[in-house]
Amino acid sequence: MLSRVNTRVLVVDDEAGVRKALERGLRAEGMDVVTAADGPSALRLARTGTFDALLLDIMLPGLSGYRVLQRLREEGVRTPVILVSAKDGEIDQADGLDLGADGYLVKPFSFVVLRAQLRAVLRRTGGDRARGVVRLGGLEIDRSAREVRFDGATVALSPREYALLETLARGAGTVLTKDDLLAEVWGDERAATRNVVEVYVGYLRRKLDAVGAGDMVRTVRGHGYQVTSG
Amino acid sequence: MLSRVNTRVLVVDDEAGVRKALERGLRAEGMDVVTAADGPSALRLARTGTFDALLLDIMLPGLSGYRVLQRLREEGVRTPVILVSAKDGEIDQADGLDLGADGYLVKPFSFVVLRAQLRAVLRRTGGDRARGVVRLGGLEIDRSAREVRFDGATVALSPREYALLETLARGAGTVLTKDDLLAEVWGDERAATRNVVEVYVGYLRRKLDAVGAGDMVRTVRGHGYQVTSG
DNA sequence: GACGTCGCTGAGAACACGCTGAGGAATCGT
DNA sequence: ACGATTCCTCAGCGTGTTCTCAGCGACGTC
Repeated sequence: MLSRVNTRVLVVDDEAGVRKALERGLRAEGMDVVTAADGPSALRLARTGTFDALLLDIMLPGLSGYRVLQRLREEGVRTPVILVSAKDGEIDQADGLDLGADGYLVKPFSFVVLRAQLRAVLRRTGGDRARGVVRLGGLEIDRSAREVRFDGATVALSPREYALLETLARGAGTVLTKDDLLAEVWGDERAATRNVVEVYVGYLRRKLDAVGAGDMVRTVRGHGYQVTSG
Repeated sequence: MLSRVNTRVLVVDDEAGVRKALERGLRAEGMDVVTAADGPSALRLARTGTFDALLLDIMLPGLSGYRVLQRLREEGVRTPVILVSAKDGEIDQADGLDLGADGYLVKPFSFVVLRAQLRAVLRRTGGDRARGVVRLGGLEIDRSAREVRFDGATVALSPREYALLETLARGAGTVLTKDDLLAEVWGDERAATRNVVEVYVGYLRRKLDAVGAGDMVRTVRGHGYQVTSG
């Protein structure tokens, strides 16, 4: 159990201080944290569907937290969202929850409450690990239909191949070692050799190649594999 | 959506005035409301599992809201619960959410916020167990008449076959594993093997085939089954 | 340029998965 | 009581999938 794939949280706030504080706190809880400072970049990051939860401030430059949430839901992204508002406006609360938010916090909030809300939200979406759509470049992984498409063309994958691709895509951008992948995809049992990962990456590449996405899975020699949006 | 069964909400509060107000308000929303004034009776009512949501005050005579919630979860009752507290104690919120609450309100709260939380909670749990007709492509499932048609032709199904098809259709677009289906259609108590699902999918397909809908139930090897409109 | 390490791939054996026909037990309707 | 219906188990078959192995090429280092 070296570097497990942790819970991934996206923190969106325009104040750098708040971002830093939340990032540090959540990391201490053992979560992977990614931050964004404005609406558009929050939307861009969130729509990849690779997060387990979003912490979304309402007051944002570019695109309000409301709009970000609204857009995400429209696009079928069902990642749990906790809205954060600066002042206790009741109407705001109502609107936010109706838009599909899963929780609500009013500044200033204590870290204890934040952690509790996060846990509640994660418990609900449970081992399910969010049933939305993962998008990466032209690649689409529909987790509820268990279907993979690239530029519209569906790619038929075996269960193992699918699990591997999903795991790689969920860690989008980061390099996953073969041991990481063995633990995540093959389970904690030491039943399989490392070579099986290479074999299955090969299978994946061949099938992705057939639809023009051959170079999505990149080898990082000596370290592992990585999927990129290019 | 013909003969809809209303959403049933259990309201628990020791103050008669609060109970009355909430009852009137929620009824106006078209919900069925049952009230309880103390912990033990709340527990007795809630454990029947016939409610779509619980509105649970924390300060209660006999048994605190916490304990009621705790007991329910221990007993496997997963009805969504919104906790109501008299004062804004942070620790309370944290504890409550960790105990398995689905929402949290602080008195005094506006009805708008309450309604929003309720809706959010109901949306999540799919409290939308609408009766009526499910349509999928040429397929029609009349749930009140327990009748299935395809392009006008009725399909005679046994109870099990019907339950299976209905469950599959309700999850339209998503892949349901055999274990999902066993739990939903056969019930948790059953010690049925997974093969029975395969057998019944076979029965279904044969009957649907006879009216030209043979390819509606798709096998996703290694994952489960899925009904598609195509 | 030689060597060891690392990653890729084709072949093939073992296995798991899903489908089906047969049949037994229980229940229902007449 | 009788057949019809329903529910479920079982065993067998075909096929897809998983995984190991061995060989080979690519890469980096000295």
